[in-house]
Amino acid sequence: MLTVREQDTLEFIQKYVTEQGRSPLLTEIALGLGISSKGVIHRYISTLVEAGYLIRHPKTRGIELLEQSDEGALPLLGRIAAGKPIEAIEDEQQLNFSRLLGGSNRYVLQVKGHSMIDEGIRNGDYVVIEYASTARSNQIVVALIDENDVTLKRIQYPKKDCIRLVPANKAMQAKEYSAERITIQGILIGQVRLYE
Amino acid sequence: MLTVREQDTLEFIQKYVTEQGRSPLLTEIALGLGISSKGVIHRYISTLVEAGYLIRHPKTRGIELLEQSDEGALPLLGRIAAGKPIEAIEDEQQLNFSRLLGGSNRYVLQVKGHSMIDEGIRNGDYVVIEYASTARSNQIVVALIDENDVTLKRIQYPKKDCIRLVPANKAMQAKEYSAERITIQGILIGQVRLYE
DNA sequence: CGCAAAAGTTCTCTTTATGTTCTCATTAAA
DNA sequence: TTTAATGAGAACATAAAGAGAACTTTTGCG
Repeated sequence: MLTVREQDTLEFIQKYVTEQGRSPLLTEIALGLGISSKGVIHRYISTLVEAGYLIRHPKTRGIELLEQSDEGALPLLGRIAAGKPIEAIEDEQQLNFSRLLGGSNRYVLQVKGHSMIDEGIRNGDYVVIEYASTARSNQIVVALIDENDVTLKRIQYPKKDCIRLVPANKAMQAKEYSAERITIQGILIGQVRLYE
Repeated sequence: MLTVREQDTLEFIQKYVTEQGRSPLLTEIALGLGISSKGVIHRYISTLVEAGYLIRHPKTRGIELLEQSDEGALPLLGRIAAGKPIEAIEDEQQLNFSRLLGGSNRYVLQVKGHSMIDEGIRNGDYVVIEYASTARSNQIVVALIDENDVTLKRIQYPKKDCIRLVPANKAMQAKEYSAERITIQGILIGQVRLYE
């Protein structure tokens, strides 16, 4: 539990960092709080470090804030359905799409064509793929056929050593391949469409 | 973590490069920062190289600026189509969905129901909405009907003082309203689906 | 090519600013 | 009275900033 002045110190640092883009000097904090001694500020900061709010590097302006600002998050206001008022979501959630979709083992492809139309994946949409070499049945995968063609399809295993790739378009047919002809290159994690 | 003068140095280089199209001499940087010693600048640059902001080539004007890695960005590897190899995209782009979709005047709704199914917006999808009170014809909007019901529909203006709201579901009918019954609450900016 | 000027690199030295560690004083509350 | 919170300030250690000399590498030119 922080004392009043410790909280003041923390708040001053947070404000300073967001406004200035770097951490304050001890004397700047002291000035901001109306204190004349930087030794006092040093004591408060030591407490804040122990309490896990800060990390201190042995340098000038070496204070590091330990809270992850949720950059790029959007409020999730509720659910919308045809003909009904927006159904508010209890405690207003924040959604951060970079955090939901990102990851070092993921990449993006842009979809061309309409083979996944019944899955709600349209021409021009972006799909987020995670590198993987195996997939469970009914997952949507990036599949390499005969080391040659690449396609985005739903995968199924109808029988041993057989892989069925199912397009999500009623106008197209599912095809079956012997397992060795197919290499899975990734699994569909998400889909994003930009309007306008 | 950079010191004040290291940051000054980096900013000077960035500005110089964008304005002049080539990197500055050490003495030019020194002059720009009001320093008389190029050795000092060399020391700052060495720090910036170690910190990953620059690369230095052993040449005159041999400073190269590095793009700062975009937290949450994903590489856009190419386009994928049924039955064709992945079509690589020229200079590997980075997509940052938070940046593309985010904004202080935006919020997220989760879609319930199937009224936008033909638009590729499915039950459970998230839609990103930007606050707006007017919309152009054929944009998809969040519309408040009679100060009561809220819905996500494509908007059209078939004649004066008349608004038509078109669901993207063949099983549903478009409806027309007198303009004063409809309040636009936002415009569809993007749509996101998470798999699994 | 070969040379000289210009530019980059590597040092050491100095000064000042900043952070760290103390002790001591004051106040309010238990 | 004892304790915790707060603050002042001295003394010292270290980081940051800068000057400038000496040296090596690039660069441009005849």
